Amino acid sequence: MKGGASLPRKRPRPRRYHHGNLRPVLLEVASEVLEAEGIAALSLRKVARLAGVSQSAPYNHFQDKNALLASLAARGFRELKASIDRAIERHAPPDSAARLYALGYGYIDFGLKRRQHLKLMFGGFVPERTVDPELVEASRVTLSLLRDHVAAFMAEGLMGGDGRIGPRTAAIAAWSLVHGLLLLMADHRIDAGYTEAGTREVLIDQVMSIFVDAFRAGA
Amino acid sequence: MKGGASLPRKRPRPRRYHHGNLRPVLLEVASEVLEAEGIAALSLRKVARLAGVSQSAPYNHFQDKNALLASLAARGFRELKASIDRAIERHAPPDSAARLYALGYGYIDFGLKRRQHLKLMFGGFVPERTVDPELVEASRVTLSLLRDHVAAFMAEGLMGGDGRIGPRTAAIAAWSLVHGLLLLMADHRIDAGYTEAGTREVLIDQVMSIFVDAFRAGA
DNA sequence: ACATATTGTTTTCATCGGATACATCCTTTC
DNA sequence: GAAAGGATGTATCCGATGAAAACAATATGT
Repeated sequence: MKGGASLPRKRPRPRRYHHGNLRPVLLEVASEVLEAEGIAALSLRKVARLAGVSQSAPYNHFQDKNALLASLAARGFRELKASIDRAIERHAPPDSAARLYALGYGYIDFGLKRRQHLKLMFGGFVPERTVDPELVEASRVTLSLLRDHVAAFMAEGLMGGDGRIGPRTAAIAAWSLVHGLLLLMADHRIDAGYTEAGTREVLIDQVMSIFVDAFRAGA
Repeated sequence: MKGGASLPRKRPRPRRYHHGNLRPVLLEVASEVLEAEGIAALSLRKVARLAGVSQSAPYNHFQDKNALLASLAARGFRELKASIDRAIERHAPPDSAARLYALGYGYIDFGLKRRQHLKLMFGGFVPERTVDPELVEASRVTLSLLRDHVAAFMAEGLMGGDGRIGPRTAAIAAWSLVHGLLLLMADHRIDAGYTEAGTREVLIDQVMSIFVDAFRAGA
C-alpha cells in the first residue's frame, strides 16, 4: 500500500476517484495487451485491471468491446500512416518511384512491429456491423494515401506498359504486392534471412521493382 | 494411443462404436462451424454437440483444441492444393505462364470460398509451439507447389528482366502478389465490382500480368 | 451553493469453455 | 468365449468474460 496517513501534499498521490483521462489510457493499455498477447487474450476486464480501474469503468468510455476494438483498429491505421510518412521523410525520395519504395518500407515496418494490430485491422475482427466513424475515417485517410502515391507515380509520365492497366488496377496491384509480402513475412512464411531488419529493404526493393519496372520499362 | 491414423491399411471392419469414425466427422463439423461462425466461435464443445457426442469425446481424437485447429489448417492446405490443381486442369494452360495465371485463380477461389480457413491457415492462430507433423507436411506440399510453378515459369527461358531477381525472390514476389490480392479481396478492401465471380479473373489477370510481363518483356 | 451529468465502484447475472477423473460399452485379439 | 484396451458418456472442477444494474464520488454549469 501507499504510505500511512501522510499529509495531502500539493500532489495528492492517492489515486483520485476520477481517473481524469481514462479513455486514452485504456486504449494504450489495450494496445499493449493486444500486441503482447494477441487478440484472443484481449478482454475488457483485463484492460480495466491493468489500467487500475474497476471492470465496469471502461463501459463509460466504450459502448462495448467492439467499440474498443474499432478504436484500436483506427489507432492502428493512424500509426500505419505515421510509419509511412516517417519512412518517406527518412528516405527523402527524389521521385515518385522512390517514394513508392519508401512507402513500402513504412508499410512493412509498421506491420512487422505491430503484427497483432495488423491482424486486427485487416483480419475482419471488427464486426462489419460496427460502423465506427473513427475507424472508417482513419482507414480511409491511410488507404487513400496509398492510392495517391501510386497515382502520382503513374501520372509522372514514366508509365509505359501496354496501357491495358489503369491507375485503379495498378493501385490494387501495388497494394496487393506490399500487403501480401508483409503478411507472409508476419506469418513467418518467408525465410528469416530475407526479413531481418537489416536486409529487409533489399527484398522489398526487389519485390517492388517488379511493379515499378513494369511501368518504367514499357518502351 | 489414438489408433494407427492415416494408413490405408486393410482394416478388417470399419470400426463402428457408438458413433462410428468420429475423428473425420469432428473435422468436418469443425470445418463447417469455422466457416459459418468464425474462429472465435469454434469450440470443442460446440463441435462435439453438433457431432452428437459428449463434450469429452473429442479428446479421444485430439489432444486438445490446438490439435484440432492444426488438423483443420492442414485440411485447408490440402484443399488449397486441390483448388489449384482443379483450376490448372480446368484451364488446360498451354505454357508455364498460363499455368501461373491458373494457379492464381485456384488460390484465390479457394481463399474466397473458405475465408475463415484462410485466416486459420495464415493468421497465426495455430500456436507455433504446436508442431503438428500433419500441418507441416500439408503446408509444405502445397506451398512448394507454388514455388515449383514459378520456378518452371522462370526456367522456361522467357525470362528477361535484368537478371537481378532470382527464382527465390521471384517466387516470393508472385506469392505476395496473389496472396495480398486474395486477402484484400477477402477483407472487402477492394471494390466488389472487381471481385465478383464473373469478372474476378480479369482483375487477377491484370494484376498477375505485372509479374509475368516483368520477365517476359525484359531484353 | 446546488442540481445534474459524469465517471467510478461493487455486485450479480448468465454463459461459455477447456480439461480431467472415472465408469461403461464395444471391438479386437488371443 | 474372455481378457484387454480403446472409445464414449457422465459428472465436475475451475476460470474467464461481456453486460448491466444499483450505488457512490466528483466535476461542472449556473
